[in-house]
Amino acid sequence: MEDNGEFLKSVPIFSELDAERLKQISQLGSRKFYKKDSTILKENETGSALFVIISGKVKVSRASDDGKEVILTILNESDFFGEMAIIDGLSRSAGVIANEETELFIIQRTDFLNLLQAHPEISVALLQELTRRLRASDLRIKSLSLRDAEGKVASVILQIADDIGKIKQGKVEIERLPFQHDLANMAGTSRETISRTLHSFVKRGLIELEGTRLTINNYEKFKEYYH
Amino acid sequence: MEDNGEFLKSVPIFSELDAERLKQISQLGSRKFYKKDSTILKENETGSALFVIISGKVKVSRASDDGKEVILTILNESDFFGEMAIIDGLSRSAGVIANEETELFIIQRTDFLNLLQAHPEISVALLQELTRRLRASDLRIKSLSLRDAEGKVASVILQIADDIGKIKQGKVEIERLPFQHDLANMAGTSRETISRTLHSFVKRGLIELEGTRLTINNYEKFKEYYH
DNA sequence: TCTTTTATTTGACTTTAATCACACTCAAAT
DNA sequence: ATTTGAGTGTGATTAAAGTCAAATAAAAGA
Repeated sequence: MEDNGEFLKSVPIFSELDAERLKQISQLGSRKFYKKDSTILKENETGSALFVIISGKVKVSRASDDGKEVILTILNESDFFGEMAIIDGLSRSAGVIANEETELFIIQRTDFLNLLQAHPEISVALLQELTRRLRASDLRIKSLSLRDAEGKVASVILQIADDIGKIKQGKVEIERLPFQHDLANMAGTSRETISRTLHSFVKRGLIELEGTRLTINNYEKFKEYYH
Repeated sequence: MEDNGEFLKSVPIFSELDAERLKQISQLGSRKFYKKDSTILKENETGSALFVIISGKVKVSRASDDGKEVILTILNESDFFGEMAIIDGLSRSAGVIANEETELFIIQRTDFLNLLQAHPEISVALLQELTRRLRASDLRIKSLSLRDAEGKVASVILQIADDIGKIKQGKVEIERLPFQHDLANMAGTSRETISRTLHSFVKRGLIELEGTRLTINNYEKFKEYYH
């Protein structure tokens, strides 16, 4: 494949760089495919690299001893992960699994650190991204602490809508809603509660559900109630 | 007061700089006192500056419409806050209140951004600190999602112990435990549950309580069980 | 296509922790 | 020294959501 690093352009931390630079970077790392459900990173593992999602989707989660898991986030095309271990050298605080067939661009720690040195604008963009994630975490902590099950489910729906929702005639559509099992692990509730709550939302006309597509009928209203 | 910027030395993001530099920085900002319970920053406010705690203690929290609050964190001497609004220019995602008489060092956005430019090592240290906070947030999200009330209380105790606990003959002492009301807002439970759970820990010999001092009898064991 | 597995729905029951109500303790203020 | 009020302790009740179980639906494999 003629690799001009085009795919890096849409990655926030690299977006400021010119085409020439992107091409160089793309030659600095490697590409790798992961099958659906395969493990990309294990929790507590050491070693570090930065991973950029070229295509596909991954699930970042932490497991507890008794087998339960929390999904910290689901990342999509152009998102990246692995930066924390690079920055602080500690072991991975979460596991990463391919949620579907996924292609990653992988750049090793030292190479990435060199990049940071050479291009301070990457540092700035990285600070912005970490800040964005911290704000999201704060919101999540608030939701988990203060809201009842219904509120938590709504928060998760809104978060997913912000990530991958598409606006269609005033409504917001989530094409492929994650499994209820995963929604439960994102909301911190049980799978059954997800089912019941979604149907209650449908009954109240707040959302529509057909197969794997969820539509928020009045996004602003929904947000107002539940964010 | 002859201000040599000595207090900045123990602030992680400035610790790499030499005495001369610190002195300069200290003259770049101003100092301000806040009385106990006074508001330092309001949620949703705009405007930005970086705040360093010279002495005292502040409570960073978010409130919901119905009057409940989550305490995101309690910050102590040498901690700083306000960096998120500086980095992304968005409004404050949390409110900050002085938990006791507190003295702050305040440096304005543009001055801080200039500093970042001039001293890339500050950027790196800032990345490290944000990473540290993200890891802490992840842990908290896990605790809130997966643990029962007892586990949440234990997590909060451990977090406080990590922040301000002192090791004394193998035990870990928290001199001034926050009010139960605040612990509840940190753990995402009710005040009564905090009371009951702490006493259950005492009964089981895991901790000791005398007035405002809490001692974890076997820190490693406690951590193993509950982290 | 038919079968098997995986995901969802729904009801009944159980458990957990929130809420309510009030007593108690201790320190500060008058 | 007494009053006041904030913080804490504890039982009784209630509400919310987890768990269990079984039926249905949908998707994937043979």
